[in-house]
Amino acid sequence: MAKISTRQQRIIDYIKGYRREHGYAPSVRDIQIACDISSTSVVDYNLRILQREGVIRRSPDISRGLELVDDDRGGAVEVVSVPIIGAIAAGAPLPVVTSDILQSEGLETVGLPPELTPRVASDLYALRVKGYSMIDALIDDGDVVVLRRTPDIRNGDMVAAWLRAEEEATLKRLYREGDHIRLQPANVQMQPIVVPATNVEVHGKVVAVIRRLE
Amino acid sequence: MAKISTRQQRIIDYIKGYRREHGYAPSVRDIQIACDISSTSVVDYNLRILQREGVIRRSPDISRGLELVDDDRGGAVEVVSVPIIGAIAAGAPLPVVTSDILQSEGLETVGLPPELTPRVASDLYALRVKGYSMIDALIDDGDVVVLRRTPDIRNGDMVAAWLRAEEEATLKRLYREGDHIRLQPANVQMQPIVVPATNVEVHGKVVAVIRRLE
DNA sequence: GTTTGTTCCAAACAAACGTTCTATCGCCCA
DNA sequence: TGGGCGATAGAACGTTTGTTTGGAACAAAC
Repeated sequence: MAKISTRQQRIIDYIKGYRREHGYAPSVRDIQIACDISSTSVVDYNLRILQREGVIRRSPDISRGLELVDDDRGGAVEVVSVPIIGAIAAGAPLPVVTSDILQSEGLETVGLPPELTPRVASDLYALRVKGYSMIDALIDDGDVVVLRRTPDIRNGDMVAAWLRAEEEATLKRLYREGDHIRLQPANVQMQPIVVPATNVEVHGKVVAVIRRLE
Repeated sequence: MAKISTRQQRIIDYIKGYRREHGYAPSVRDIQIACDISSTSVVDYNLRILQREGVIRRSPDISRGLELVDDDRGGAVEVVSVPIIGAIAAGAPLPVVTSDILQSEGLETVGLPPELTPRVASDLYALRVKGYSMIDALIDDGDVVVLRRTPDIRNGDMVAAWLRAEEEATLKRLYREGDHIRLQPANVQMQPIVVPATNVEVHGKVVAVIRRLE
Protein backbone atom coordinates (compact mmCIF):
# COMPACT_ATOMS: atom_id res chain seq x y z
CA MET A 1 0.00 0.00 0.00
CA ALA A 2 1.67 3.10 -1.20
CA LYS A 3 1.17 6.49 0.28
CA ILE A 4 -1.16 9.06 -1.15
CA SER A 5 0.46 12.22 -2.38
CA THR A 6 -0.64 15.74 -1.62
CA ARG A 7 -1.99 16.10 -5.10
CA GLN A 8 -3.90 12.85 -4.86
CA GLN A 9 -5.37 13.85 -1.53
CA ARG A 10 -6.45 17.10 -3.06
CA ILE A 11 -8.13 15.22 -5.87
CA ILE A 12 -9.96 13.00 -3.40
CA ASP A 13 -11.13 15.97 -1.39
CA TYR A 14 -12.28 17.73 -4.52
CA ILE A 15 -14.25 14.73 -5.73
CA LYS A 16 -15.85 14.38 -2.34
CA GLY A 17 -16.84 18.01 -2.21
CA TYR A 18 -18.00 18.09 -5.80
CA ARG A 19 -20.19 15.08 -5.30
CA ARG A 20 -21.64 16.57 -2.18
CA GLU A 21 -22.47 19.74 -4.01
CA HIS A 22 -23.64 18.42 -7.37
CA GLY A 23 -24.80 14.90 -6.70
CA TYR A 24 -22.54 13.51 -9.41
CA ALA A 25 -18.83 13.18 -9.92
CA PRO A 26 -16.63 15.74 -11.61
CA SER A 27 -15.15 15.09 -15.04
CA VAL A 28 -11.45 14.63 -15.55
CA ARG A 29 -11.24 18.20 -16.79
CA ASP A 30 -13.13 19.52 -13.79
CA ILE A 31 -10.51 17.91 -11.60
CA GLN A 32 -7.74 19.24 -13.77
CA ILE A 33 -8.87 22.83 -13.42
CA ALA A 34 -9.80 22.66 -9.76
CA CYS A 35 -6.55 21.07 -8.70
CA ASP A 36 -4.29 23.19 -10.90
CA ILE A 37 -3.11 20.32 -13.02
CA SER A 38 -1.77 21.15 -16.43
CA SER A 39 -2.97 18.09 -18.27
CA THR A 40 -5.82 15.65 -18.20
CA SER A 41 -3.32 12.87 -18.60
CA VAL A 42 -1.87 13.72 -15.22
CA VAL A 43 -5.32 13.54 -13.73
CA ASP A 44 -5.80 10.18 -15.34
CA TYR A 45 -2.42 9.08 -14.10
CA ASN A 46 -3.31 9.95 -10.53
CA LEU A 47 -6.80 8.55 -10.77
CA ARG A 48 -5.28 5.31 -11.96
CA ILE A 49 -3.13 5.20 -8.86
CA LEU A 50 -6.04 6.00 -6.59
CA GLN A 51 -7.96 3.19 -8.22
CA ARG A 52 -5.09 0.80 -7.72
CA GLU A 53 -4.96 1.82 -4.08
CA GLY A 54 -8.64 1.09 -3.75
CA VAL A 55 -9.62 4.62 -2.89
CA ILE A 56 -11.86 5.15 -5.88
CA ARG A 57 -13.68 3.04 -8.41
CA ARG A 58 -13.80 3.93 -12.10
CA SER A 59 -16.10 2.80 -14.86
CA PRO A 60 -14.16 2.86 -18.11
CA ASP A 61 -15.47 5.11 -20.86
CA ILE A 62 -18.26 6.33 -18.68
CA SER A 63 -18.52 10.06 -18.24
CA ARG A 64 -18.15 10.96 -14.60
CA GLY A 65 -18.17 7.27 -13.80
CA LEU A 66 -16.21 7.89 -10.66
CA GLU A 67 -17.00 6.66 -7.18
CA LEU A 68 -15.35 7.01 -3.84
CA VAL A 69 -14.99 3.53 -2.42
CA ASP A 70 -14.85 4.66 1.18
CA ASP A 71 -17.80 6.64 0.18
CA ASP A 72 -20.44 8.81 1.53
CA ARG A 73 -21.90 8.55 -1.96
CA GLY A 74 -21.90 12.26 -2.30
CA GLY A 75 -24.06 12.86 0.67
CA ALA A 76 -26.45 9.98 0.63
CA VAL A 77 -25.66 6.99 2.74
CA GLU A 78 -27.45 4.23 4.40
CA VAL A 79 -28.16 5.28 7.94
CA VAL A 80 -28.30 2.60 10.55
CA SER A 81 -31.37 2.88 12.67
CA VAL A 82 -30.77 1.92 16.25
CA PRO A 83 -33.69 1.40 18.62
CA ILE A 84 -33.85 3.38 21.81
CA ILE A 85 -35.01 0.60 24.05
CA GLY A 86 -35.43 2.55 27.23
CA ALA A 87 -33.89 4.92 29.67
CA ILE A 88 -30.90 4.86 31.91
CA ALA A 89 -31.08 6.58 35.27
CA ALA A 90 -29.56 6.07 38.66
CA GLY A 91 -31.87 3.94 40.76
CA ALA A 92 -33.77 2.47 37.83
CA PRO A 93 -32.78 -0.95 36.50
CA LEU A 94 -31.30 -1.08 33.04
CA PRO A 95 -33.61 -2.61 30.44
CA VAL A 96 -32.65 -6.16 29.63
CA VAL A 97 -31.39 -6.42 26.10
CA THR A 98 -32.69 -9.38 24.18
CA SER A 99 -32.72 -10.14 20.49
CA ASP A 100 -36.46 -9.91 20.61
CA ILE A 101 -36.34 -6.38 21.84
CA LEU A 102 -33.74 -5.39 19.31
CA GLN A 103 -35.94 -6.59 16.49
CA SER A 104 -39.26 -5.43 17.86
CA GLU A 105 -41.13 -2.67 16.16
CA GLY A 106 -42.53 0.57 17.36
CA LEU A 107 -39.54 1.82 19.28
CA GLU A 108 -38.12 5.25 18.85
CA THR A 109 -34.93 5.04 16.90
CA VAL A 110 -31.88 7.11 16.32
CA GLY A 111 -30.10 7.16 12.99
CA LEU A 112 -26.37 6.74 13.12
CA PRO A 113 -24.09 8.08 10.43
CA PRO A 114 -21.48 5.68 9.10
CA GLU A 115 -18.67 7.15 11.16
CA LEU A 116 -20.45 6.04 14.28
CA THR A 117 -21.37 2.64 13.00
CA PRO A 118 -19.16 -0.34 13.59
CA ARG A 119 -19.02 -3.13 11.05
CA VAL A 120 -21.84 -5.02 12.68
CA ALA A 121 -24.81 -2.98 13.71
CA SER A 122 -27.16 -5.74 14.76
CA ASP A 123 -26.20 -5.69 18.41
CA LEU A 124 -26.43 -1.97 18.82
CA TYR A 125 -29.06 -0.31 20.94
CA ALA A 126 -29.55 3.05 22.51
CA LEU A 127 -30.71 4.46 25.83
CA ARG A 128 -31.97 7.88 26.66
CA VAL A 129 -30.45 9.32 29.79
CA LYS A 130 -32.80 10.54 32.48
CA GLY A 131 -31.64 12.96 35.12
CA TYR A 132 -28.25 14.30 35.92
CA SER A 133 -26.70 11.29 37.56
CA MET A 134 -24.43 10.60 34.55
CA ILE A 135 -22.95 14.03 34.63
CA ASP A 136 -19.59 12.74 35.72
CA ALA A 137 -19.49 10.85 32.44
CA LEU A 138 -20.12 14.17 30.68
CA ILE A 139 -23.61 13.03 29.81
CA ASP A 140 -26.56 15.31 30.24
CA ASP A 141 -30.23 14.73 30.88
CA GLY A 142 -31.84 13.81 27.56
CA ASP A 143 -28.69 12.63 25.85
CA VAL A 144 -28.81 9.43 23.86
CA VAL A 145 -26.12 6.85 24.49
CA VAL A 146 -25.49 4.23 21.85
CA LEU A 147 -24.31 0.90 23.18
CA ARG A 148 -23.14 -2.37 21.85
CA ARG A 149 -24.12 -5.55 23.54
CA THR A 150 -20.91 -7.49 23.71
CA PRO A 151 -19.07 -9.76 26.12
CA ASP A 152 -15.79 -8.31 24.95
CA ILE A 153 -15.20 -5.62 27.53
CA ARG A 154 -11.66 -4.39 27.83
CA ASN A 155 -9.99 -2.19 30.37
CA GLY A 156 -10.68 1.42 29.56
CA ASP A 157 -13.93 0.80 27.72
CA MET A 158 -16.83 3.01 28.63
CA VAL A 159 -19.64 0.76 29.78
CA ALA A 160 -23.16 0.93 31.07
CA ALA A 161 -22.99 -0.74 34.47
CA TRP A 162 -25.54 -1.60 37.08
CA LEU A 163 -24.34 -1.52 40.66
CA ARG A 164 -26.35 -4.11 42.55
CA ALA A 165 -25.76 -2.91 46.07
CA GLU A 166 -26.19 0.77 45.30
CA GLU A 167 -29.11 0.07 42.93
CA GLU A 168 -27.62 2.53 40.56
CA ALA A 169 -26.93 2.61 36.86
CA THR A 170 -23.85 4.42 35.68
CA LEU A 171 -21.71 5.12 32.64
CA LYS A 172 -18.02 4.94 33.32
CA ARG A 173 -14.76 3.61 32.06
CA LEU A 174 -14.13 0.15 33.47
CA TYR A 175 -10.84 -1.22 34.75
CA ARG A 176 -10.50 -4.68 36.29
CA GLU A 177 -8.24 -4.71 39.31
CA GLY A 178 -8.09 -8.20 40.81
CA ASP A 179 -11.49 -9.07 42.24
CA HIS A 180 -12.49 -5.46 42.23
CA ILE A 181 -13.52 -3.16 39.45
CA ARG A 182 -12.57 0.48 39.22
CA LEU A 183 -15.09 2.73 37.56
CA GLN A 184 -13.48 5.90 36.29
CA PRO A 185 -15.62 8.90 35.41
CA ALA A 186 -15.03 10.44 32.01
CA ASN A 187 -14.74 13.78 33.70
CA VAL A 188 -11.11 14.09 34.59
CA GLN A 189 -11.95 16.32 37.51
CA MET A 190 -13.83 13.60 39.31
CA GLN A 191 -12.73 10.65 41.37
CA PRO A 192 -13.07 6.97 40.46
CA ILE A 193 -15.01 4.47 42.54
CA VAL A 194 -13.87 0.94 43.28
CA VAL A 195 -16.40 -1.84 43.88
CA PRO A 196 -16.26 -5.65 44.12
CA ALA A 197 -16.52 -7.28 40.71
CA THR A 198 -19.53 -9.27 41.90
CA ASN A 199 -21.40 -6.04 42.48
CA VAL A 200 -21.23 -4.98 38.84
CA GLU A 201 -23.43 -5.99 35.94
CA VAL A 202 -22.10 -4.74 32.63
CA HIS A 203 -24.89 -4.19 30.14
CA GLY A 204 -22.96 -2.97 27.14
CA LYS A 205 -20.15 -0.93 25.80
CA VAL A 206 -20.78 2.70 24.93
CA VAL A 207 -20.12 3.40 21.27
CA ALA A 208 -21.30 6.96 20.99
CA VAL A 209 -23.10 9.77 22.74
CA ILE A 210 -25.41 12.06 20.87
CA ARG A 211 -26.75 15.26 22.31
CA ARG A 212 -29.31 17.22 20.42
CA LEU A 213 -29.85 20.87 21.25
CA GLU A 214 -32.05 23.58 19.83
CA MET B 1 -48.77 20.17 -11.02
CA ALA B 2 -49.38 17.75 -13.81
CA LYS B 3 -49.54 14.04 -13.38
CA ILE B 4 -46.60 11.79 -13.99
CA SER B 5 -47.10 9.28 -16.73
CA THR B 6 -46.35 5.59 -16.53
CA ARG B 7 -43.36 6.06 -18.74
CA GLN B 8 -42.05 8.88 -16.62
CA GLN B 9 -42.51 6.89 -13.45
CA ARG B 10 -40.57 4.08 -15.04
CA ILE B 11 -37.79 6.48 -15.88
CA ILE B 12 -37.67 7.74 -12.32
CA ASP B 13 -37.52 4.23 -10.96
CA TYR B 14 -34.77 3.34 -13.37
CA ILE B 15 -32.70 6.36 -12.47
CA LYS B 16 -33.13 5.61 -8.80
CA GLY B 17 -32.05 2.02 -9.19
CA TYR B 18 -29.19 2.87 -11.50
CA ARG B 19 -27.82 5.45 -9.12
CA ARG B 20 -28.02 3.09 -6.23
CA GLU B 21 -26.20 0.44 -8.15
CA HIS B 22 -23.55 2.50 -9.90
CA GLY B 23 -23.17 5.59 -7.79
CA TYR B 24 -23.77 7.84 -10.78
CA ALA B 25 -26.69 8.63 -13.01
CA PRO B 26 -27.53 6.85 -16.25
CA SER B 27 -27.07 8.55 -19.61
CA VAL B 28 -30.00 9.43 -21.81
CA ARG B 29 -29.26 6.38 -23.92
CA ASP B 30 -29.11 4.14 -20.89
CA ILE B 31 -32.60 5.29 -20.04
CA GLN B 32 -33.73 4.88 -23.61
CA ILE B 33 -32.71 1.25 -23.76
CA ALA B 34 -33.82 0.32 -20.26
CA CYS B 35 -37.25 1.86 -20.64
CA ASP B 36 -37.87 0.62 -24.19
CA ILE B 37 -37.97 4.05 -25.72
CA SER B 38 -37.21 4.29 -29.41
CA SER B 39 -35.50 7.65 -29.40
CA THR B 40 -33.29 9.70 -27.15
CA SER B 41 -35.36 12.73 -27.95
CA VAL B 42 -38.31 11.13 -26.23
CA VAL B 43 -36.19 10.55 -23.20
CA ASP B 44 -35.13 14.15 -23.30
CA TYR B 45 -38.70 15.23 -23.70
CA ASN B 46 -39.79 13.31 -20.64
CA LEU B 47 -36.81 14.38 -18.60
CA ARG B 48 -37.70 17.93 -19.45
CA ILE B 49 -41.14 17.39 -18.03
CA LEU B 50 -39.79 15.74 -14.91
CA GLN B 51 -37.51 18.69 -14.45
CA ARG B 52 -40.37 21.12 -14.86
CA GLU B 53 -42.31 19.16 -12.26
CA GLY B 54 -39.38 19.43 -9.90
CA VAL B 55 -38.80 15.70 -9.67
CA ILE B 56 -35.31 15.82 -11.08
CA ARG B 57 -32.59 18.37 -11.56
CA ARG B 58 -30.52 18.53 -14.72
CA SER B 59 -27.23 20.19 -15.43
CA PRO B 60 -27.14 21.23 -19.09
CA ASP B 61 -24.41 19.72 -21.23
CA ILE B 62 -23.11 17.70 -18.34
CA SER B 63 -22.82 13.99 -18.93
CA ARG B 64 -24.99 12.12 -16.50
CA GLY B 65 -25.67 15.40 -14.78
CA LEU B 66 -28.92 14.12 -13.44
CA GLU B 67 -30.15 14.25 -9.88
CA LEU B 68 -33.28 13.12 -8.16
CA VAL B 69 -34.53 16.05 -6.16
CA ASP B 70 -36.58 14.25 -3.56
CA ASP B 71 -34.46 11.19 -3.40
CA ASP B 72 -34.71 8.87 -0.47
CA ARG B 73 -32.54 6.55 -2.49
CA GLY B 74 -34.77 3.58 -2.09
CA GLY B 75 -34.86 3.33 1.65
CA ALA B 76 -31.56 4.90 2.44
CA VAL B 77 -31.83 8.26 4.11
CA GLU B 78 -30.03 11.39 3.16
CA VAL B 79 -27.22 12.14 5.52
CA VAL B 80 -26.04 15.68 5.60
CA SER B 81 -22.30 16.00 5.52
CA VAL B 82 -21.09 18.83 7.66
CA PRO B 83 -17.53 20.05 7.40
CA ILE B 84 -15.37 20.11 10.50
CA ILE B 85 -13.71 23.42 9.89
CA GLY B 86 -11.35 23.45 12.80
CA ALA B 87 -10.95 23.08 16.50
CA ILE B 88 -12.29 24.86 19.50
CA ALA B 89 -10.10 25.23 22.55
CA ALA B 90 -9.68 27.75 25.31
CA GLY B 91 -7.00 30.25 24.34
CA ALA B 92 -7.19 29.50 20.62
CA PRO B 93 -9.28 31.75 18.41
CA LEU B 94 -12.36 30.26 16.82
CA PRO B 95 -12.06 29.71 13.09
CA VAL B 96 -13.91 32.39 11.18
CA VAL B 97 -16.84 30.94 9.35
CA THR B 98 -17.27 32.23 5.84
CA SER B 99 -19.23 30.92 2.92
CA ASP B 100 -15.97 30.18 1.27
CA ILE B 101 -14.87 27.93 4.04
CA LEU B 102 -18.20 26.17 4.15
CA GLN B 103 -17.94 25.35 0.49
CA SER B 104 -14.26 24.67 0.37
CA GLU B 105 -13.03 21.22 -0.32
CA GLY B 106 -10.81 18.93 1.57
CA LEU B 107 -12.22 19.16 5.04
CA GLU B 108 -13.01 16.27 7.28
CA THR B 109 -16.72 15.90 7.56
CA VAL B 110 -19.21 14.40 9.92
CA GLY B 111 -22.45 12.89 8.70
CA LEU B 112 -25.56 13.95 10.48
CA PRO B 113 -28.67 11.78 10.59
CA PRO B 114 -31.96 13.44 9.76
CA GLU B 115 -32.98 13.86 13.38
CA LEU B 116 -30.05 16.14 13.93
CA THR B 117 -30.52 18.10 10.75
CA PRO B 118 -32.60 21.23 10.62
CA ARG B 119 -34.43 22.16 7.44
CA VAL B 120 -31.53 24.16 6.13
CA ALA B 121 -28.15 22.54 6.38
CA SER B 122 -26.08 24.96 4.37
CA ASP B 123 -25.02 27.06 7.32
CA LEU B 124 -24.01 24.15 9.50
CA TYR B 125 -20.44 23.49 10.43
CA ALA B 126 -18.62 21.52 13.04
CA LEU B 127 -15.68 21.94 15.36
CA ARG B 128 -13.62 19.35 17.10
CA VAL B 129 -13.00 20.12 20.75
CA LYS B 130 -9.42 20.16 21.92
CA GLY B 131 -8.62 19.80 25.57
CA TYR B 132 -10.79 19.71 28.62
CA SER B 133 -11.75 23.34 28.89
CA MET B 134 -15.30 22.72 27.72
CA ILE B 135 -15.94 20.17 30.38
CA ASP B 136 -18.39 22.41 32.18
CA ALA B 137 -20.51 22.20 29.05
CA LEU B 138 -20.33 18.41 29.36
CA ILE B 139 -18.07 18.25 26.35
CA ASP B 140 -15.00 16.11 26.31
CA ASP B 141 -11.72 16.29 24.50
CA GLY B 142 -12.25 15.00 20.97
CA ASP B 143 -15.98 15.57 20.85
CA VAL B 144 -17.45 17.11 17.75
CA VAL B 145 -19.81 20.04 18.18
CA VAL B 146 -22.16 20.88 15.35
CA LEU B 147 -23.00 24.55 15.04
CA ARG B 148 -25.25 26.70 13.01
CA ARG B 149 -24.06 30.06 11.88
CA THR B 150 -26.99 32.31 12.63
CA PRO B 151 -27.62 35.80 13.94
CA ASP B 152 -30.74 34.53 15.66
CA ILE B 153 -29.44 33.80 19.13
CA ARG B 154 -32.03 33.58 21.85
CA ASN B 155 -31.70 33.47 25.57
CA GLY B 156 -30.92 29.96 26.65
CA ASP B 157 -29.30 28.88 23.42
CA MET B 158 -26.02 27.07 23.69
CA VAL B 159 -23.46 29.04 21.75
CA ALA B 160 -19.81 29.00 20.83
CA ALA B 161 -18.48 32.22 22.26
CA TRP B 162 -15.12 33.92 22.17
CA LEU B 163 -14.24 36.00 25.21
CA ARG B 164 -12.02 38.80 23.98
CA ALA B 165 -10.46 39.81 27.26
CA GLU B 166 -9.88 36.31 28.52
CA GLU B 167 -8.82 35.09 25.08
CA GLU B 168 -10.87 32.03 25.61
CA ALA B 169 -13.38 30.07 23.57
CA THR B 170 -16.25 28.50 25.39
CA LEU B 171 -19.50 26.63 24.90
CA LYS B 172 -22.24 27.79 27.19
CA ARG B 173 -25.86 28.79 27.35
CA LEU B 174 -26.24 32.49 26.72
CA TYR B 175 -28.54 34.88 28.52
CA ARG B 176 -28.62 38.62 27.84
CA GLU B 177 -28.92 40.69 30.97
CA GLY B 178 -28.83 44.39 30.11
CA ASP B 179 -25.42 45.29 28.81
CA HIS B 180 -23.98 42.12 30.25
CA ILE B 181 -24.18 38.56 29.14
CA ARG B 182 -24.48 35.60 31.47
CA LEU B 183 -22.86 32.41 30.30
CA GLN B 184 -24.33 29.42 32.02
CA PRO B 185 -22.51 26.10 31.97
CA ALA B 186 -24.52 23.11 30.89
CA ASN B 187 -23.32 21.33 33.95
CA VAL B 188 -25.82 22.19 36.64
CA GLN B 189 -23.20 21.81 39.31
CA MET B 190 -21.15 24.68 38.01
CA GLN B 191 -21.49 28.43 38.32
CA PRO B 192 -22.29 30.89 35.53
CA ILE B 193 -20.01 33.73 34.53
CA VAL B 194 -21.17 37.23 33.70
CA VAL B 195 -19.26 39.40 31.27
CA PRO B 196 -19.87 42.69 29.41
CA ALA B 197 -21.71 42.12 26.16
CA THR B 198 -18.91 43.85 24.28
CA ASN B 199 -16.49 41.20 25.45
CA VAL B 200 -18.37 38.38 23.73
CA GLU B 201 -18.21 37.25 20.14
CA VAL B 202 -20.86 34.68 19.36
CA HIS B 203 -19.74 32.38 16.55
CA GLY B 204 -22.72 30.11 16.26
CA LYS B 205 -25.44 28.18 17.95
CA VAL B 206 -24.74 24.63 19.02
CA VAL B 207 -27.09 22.19 17.34
CA ALA B 208 -25.65 18.89 18.46
CA VAL B 209 -22.76 17.23 20.20
CA ILE B 210 -21.40 13.94 18.99
CA ARG B 211 -18.99 11.85 20.99
CA ARG B 212 -17.52 8.75 19.49
CA LEU B 213 -16.00 6.13 21.70
CA GLU B 214 -14.48 2.74 21.07
C1' DG C 1 -62.76 20.20 -40.34
C1' DT C 2 -59.26 22.86 -38.77
C1' DT C 3 -56.50 24.00 -34.89
C1' DT C 4 -53.87 22.97 -31.02
C1' DG C 5 -51.31 20.45 -27.66
C1' DT C 6 -49.25 16.20 -26.42
C1' DT C 7 -46.45 12.32 -27.29
C1' DC C 8 -43.49 9.86 -30.05
C1' DC C 9 -39.87 8.89 -33.82
C1' DA C 10 -35.39 8.80 -36.48
C1' DA C 11 -31.40 10.94 -37.56
C1' DA C 12 -27.83 14.15 -37.27
C1' DC C 13 -24.97 17.51 -34.78
C1' DA C 14 -21.80 19.26 -31.62
C1' DA C 15 -20.10 19.48 -27.11
C1' DA C 16 -18.34 16.88 -23.38
C1' DC C 17 -15.28 13.59 -22.02
C1' DG C 18 -12.13 9.50 -21.25
C1' DT C 19 -8.08 7.82 -23.22
C1' DT C 20 -3.69 7.58 -25.41
C1' DC C 21 0.72 9.01 -27.43
C1' DT C 22 4.92 11.25 -27.09
C1' DA C 23 8.06 14.08 -24.67
C1' DT C 24 10.22 16.29 -20.62
C1' DC C 25 12.14 16.77 -15.95
C1' DG C 26 14.19 15.39 -11.76
C1' DC C 27 16.01 11.74 -9.00
C1' DC C 28 18.14 7.54 -7.51
C1' DC C 29 21.57 4.18 -8.42
C1' DA C 30 24.86 1.31 -10.65
C1' DT D 1 27.47 8.83 -17.58
C1' DG D 2 23.55 6.63 -18.51
C1' DG D 3 19.49 3.92 -17.66
C1' DG D 4 15.26 3.17 -15.05
C1' DC D 5 11.36 5.34 -12.94
C1' DG D 6 7.88 8.28 -10.95
C1' DA D 7 5.59 12.38 -12.03
C1' DT D 8 4.25 15.91 -15.23
C1' DA D 9 3.10 18.05 -19.81
C1' DG D 10 0.69 19.14 -24.15
C1' DA D 11 -1.87 17.65 -27.78
C1' DA D 12 -4.63 14.70 -30.45
C1' DC D 13 -8.06 11.02 -31.03
C1' DG D 14 -12.29 8.76 -30.85
C1' DT D 15 -16.21 7.63 -28.13
C1' DT D 16 -19.90 9.01 -25.26
C1' DT D 17 -23.62 11.73 -24.68
C1' DG D 18 -26.80 15.86 -24.40
C1' DT D 19 -29.29 18.43 -27.72
C1' DT D 20 -31.71 19.74 -31.87
C1' DT D 21 -34.34 19.33 -36.05
C1' DG D 22 -38.10 17.94 -38.85
C1' DG D 23 -41.74 15.23 -38.88
C1' DA D 24 -45.81 12.06 -37.75
C1' DA D 25 -49.73 10.13 -35.08
C1' DC D 26 -53.37 11.10 -32.12
C1' DA D 27 -56.86 13.25 -29.28
C1' DA D 28 -59.24 17.14 -27.46
C1' DA D 29 -60.80 21.86 -28.40
C1' DC D 30 -62.96 25.09 -31.34
